[in-house]
Amino acid sequence: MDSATQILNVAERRMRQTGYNAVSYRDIASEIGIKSASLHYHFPKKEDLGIALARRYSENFSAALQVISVTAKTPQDKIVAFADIFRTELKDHNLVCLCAVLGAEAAGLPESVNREVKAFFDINIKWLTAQYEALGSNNPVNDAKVTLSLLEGAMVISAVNNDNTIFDAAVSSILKDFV
Amino acid sequence: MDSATQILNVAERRMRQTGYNAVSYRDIASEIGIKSASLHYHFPKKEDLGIALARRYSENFSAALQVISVTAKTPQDKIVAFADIFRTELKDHNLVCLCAVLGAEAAGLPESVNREVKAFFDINIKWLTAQYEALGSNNPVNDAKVTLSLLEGAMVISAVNNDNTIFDAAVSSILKDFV
DNA sequence: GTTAATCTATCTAGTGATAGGTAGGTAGCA
DNA sequence: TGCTACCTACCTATCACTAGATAGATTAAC
Repeated sequence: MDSATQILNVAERRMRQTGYNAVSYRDIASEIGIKSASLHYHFPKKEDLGIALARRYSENFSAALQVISVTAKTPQDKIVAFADIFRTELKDHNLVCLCAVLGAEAAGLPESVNREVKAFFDINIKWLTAQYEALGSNNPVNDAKVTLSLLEGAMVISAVNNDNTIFDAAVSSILKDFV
Repeated sequence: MDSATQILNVAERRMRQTGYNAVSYRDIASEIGIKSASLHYHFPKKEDLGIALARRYSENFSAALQVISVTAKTPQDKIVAFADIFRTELKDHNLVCLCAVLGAEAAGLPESVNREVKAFFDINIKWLTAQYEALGSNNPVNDAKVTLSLLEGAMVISAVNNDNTIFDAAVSSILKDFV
């Protein structure tokens, strides 16, 4: 595998577990089996790595949303499929959304990284808004904000407690609103 | 003011902005006007500071919940008052719940700190469960988990975007369920 | 086809800054 | 006298980051 991709993979997993500041170039490099100086060849500054990480995460997410838009039929199905993206990684690897973690540290991160995090939330709120519009919601933007907040918060609390019933409760509450 | 209290105040504010790892003894000390070595007199290890911080936060929160239990009349009012605790600090100082921030970094924190964070979530879920029970909910525990997740997530997204309409959307959604 | 030049991805070695933490001393107060 | 709350001075480890070298692959020139 491409070195840059390996670096991004390791860095993403570690940041989603411990946050931006707890992740060091040395740790990433040693896990991959190269020297930390080599990381700087691919991502000169940590800020560059942070930007690349958040951007790739957004792009992958957008791609998944496009797939859902095609594969899932009803808006309800699409929203459930949306929640399932988070659910899978939470259940399988106890991983929280990268942007929830970076968002929690926002005031200590480079503004350039924060811009990418904001963009991620924007994309998701827009996509969810479209689904709630299709559902005939009175206030689709509000509903989108609520759904995203709920899932992001539930991931954090679930991960801390290693108890996915909190995330499941969040999903069940979203489903309930469809009835 | 008591030095230990000053330290806790500064550390709490900083950690709620930037996370555990971005906060240093030197920064806290220089803001207060003492030397970093003096911080170690009060909190020998950073872990001790983290524990004290999360514990104090929980205790203050519990005290506020007890006040609400007396002052607010209906369960609805109590849940709204609960949300208002978060809302005030978010609006006035763009501060996110300490335990949401620490929770996002959980895998990189001492287990002793994580225990306090878990305890905070437990306390809040229990208190909210009691309110939803009083409201005659079919699944009060689920409702409690949902409300807490929603508020915690909304705080993070609101703080990143410096846009409280996300938190307001969360509160409006909680109110809606009372109708 | 061979040679020369260039590019890629890594390395060793080291920088200055900062991290958490410690030892030992001291001024003021009970 | 002993305790509290601070100090100076320092330690070791680690941080992000840089300079300069090198091996190997690729490209261009003849």
